[in-house]
Amino acid sequence: MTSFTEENYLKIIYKLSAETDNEISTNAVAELTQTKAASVTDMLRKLSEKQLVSYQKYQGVRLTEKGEKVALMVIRKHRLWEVFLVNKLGFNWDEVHEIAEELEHINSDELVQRLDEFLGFPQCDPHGDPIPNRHGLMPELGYKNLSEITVNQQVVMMGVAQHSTNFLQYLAKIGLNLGAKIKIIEINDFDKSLTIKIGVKKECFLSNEVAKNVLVKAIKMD
Amino acid sequence: MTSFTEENYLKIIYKLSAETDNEISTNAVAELTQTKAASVTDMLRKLSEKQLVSYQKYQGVRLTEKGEKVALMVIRKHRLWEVFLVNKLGFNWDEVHEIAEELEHINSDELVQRLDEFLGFPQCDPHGDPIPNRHGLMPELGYKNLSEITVNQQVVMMGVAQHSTNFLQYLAKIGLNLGAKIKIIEINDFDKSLTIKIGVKKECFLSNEVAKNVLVKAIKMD
DNA sequence: ATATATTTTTAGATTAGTCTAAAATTTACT
DNA sequence: AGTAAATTTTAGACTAATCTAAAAATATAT
Repeated sequence: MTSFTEENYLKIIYKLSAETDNEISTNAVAELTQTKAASVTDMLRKLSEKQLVSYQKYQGVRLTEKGEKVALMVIRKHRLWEVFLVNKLGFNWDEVHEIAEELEHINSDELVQRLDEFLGFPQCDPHGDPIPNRHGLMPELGYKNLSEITVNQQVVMMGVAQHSTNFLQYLAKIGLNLGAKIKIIEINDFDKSLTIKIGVKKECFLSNEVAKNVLVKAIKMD
Repeated sequence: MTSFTEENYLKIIYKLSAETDNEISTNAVAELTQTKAASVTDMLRKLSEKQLVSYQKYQGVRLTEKGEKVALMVIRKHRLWEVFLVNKLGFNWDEVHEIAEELEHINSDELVQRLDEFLGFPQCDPHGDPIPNRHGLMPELGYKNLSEITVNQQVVMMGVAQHSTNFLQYLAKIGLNLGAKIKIIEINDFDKSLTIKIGVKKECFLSNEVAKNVLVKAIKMD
């Protein structure tokens, strides 16, 4: 059995691992868990004894297959609950993260399966993040960052790569909502900032920083 | 803020208080929390410092108004989640208690309100227990024990006063389901056991012990 | 009413998760 | 390669919740 706290460490190590092939540093984990490096060291030793991570002092940490499975199940629960909160209870997508952080630790395979079914087996959560299936398989959605799209291409907004309330509210303010049709009007060579058209109405300016965090899907031209 | 553990103690003290006007004993609490009396003593001192209970050593414990409010909110959440699990996810009523024990500690007033609304503001949970409203008011449903009903009266099964899986499965086996129409055919003077008719089909025999734990509502004769 | 039994509390220890401060190790820079 | 800087680990302590064993208080019974 894994505790609430252990699950949080595993989830965070998983997320850090997605960005690199190297071992994850103690400090990186400490930053995301909001604890001190000393506490992380203790926990890594414990997770290592439980075979959930492979860890050698001073050399960083990596999830074992077993640890990755646990992390994926926590992420699965988190994202399914987010879908529930938004689609069924009518929460806004920038309000659900905290609550899902609690719900993700509820222990019942049966519950997760039935919830998944109740929600219609969604492929992604309200932020566009893919939801691992019951076997821990993460669906490949093939979304791109808006910053990778070329001029004149038409795309649909599918999600975000950053979940801060700040960022989500900024998107809401400029009218960049999930499902919005976006056309790239111009790319500024100097700073890679964009002028885009949202739907039929607005033209609007986006920094590259923002564009990198917007996930889009190309519209099939037929 | 109250911890998971504190909330469980408050809930249990609340339940014990429903059966008596006297102070609740340390041992009674220990039995239901599945801990030792020594642990209960420690916790009671702590809850007392937080003004959630009034407690004097050797004299038992009682909830304060503040403590009762917390207990009622936990019970509210527990019962709402049970309704969700049964009505929305299709769980059987004897499968939901354990899961609701976890869900009841999720902290978000907004979540509870929206869940309540999503479920259509139910008055009672799948076992017929009343659900406190957002102000902590427990609706008076006026259900009676089947053991209090007189011969020839018609009643409808509304819930149970005992939640053990054993008991619930026994009811299922004899066909005594929520909403079943019951008519008392005969009451045995000696041991207060009953012969009843369930719906149109079955006649069946019930011990007084079982009858005391079946909640019913009289059918209005018009 | 006094001894006995029961209940409750205290004292001291344990576990999980955290902390600070100091020591050890690794990395980075001339 | 040698030293300074940064990172990581160790050592020792704290809190919440629990335990066991012993002491204290209350209840019971002749």
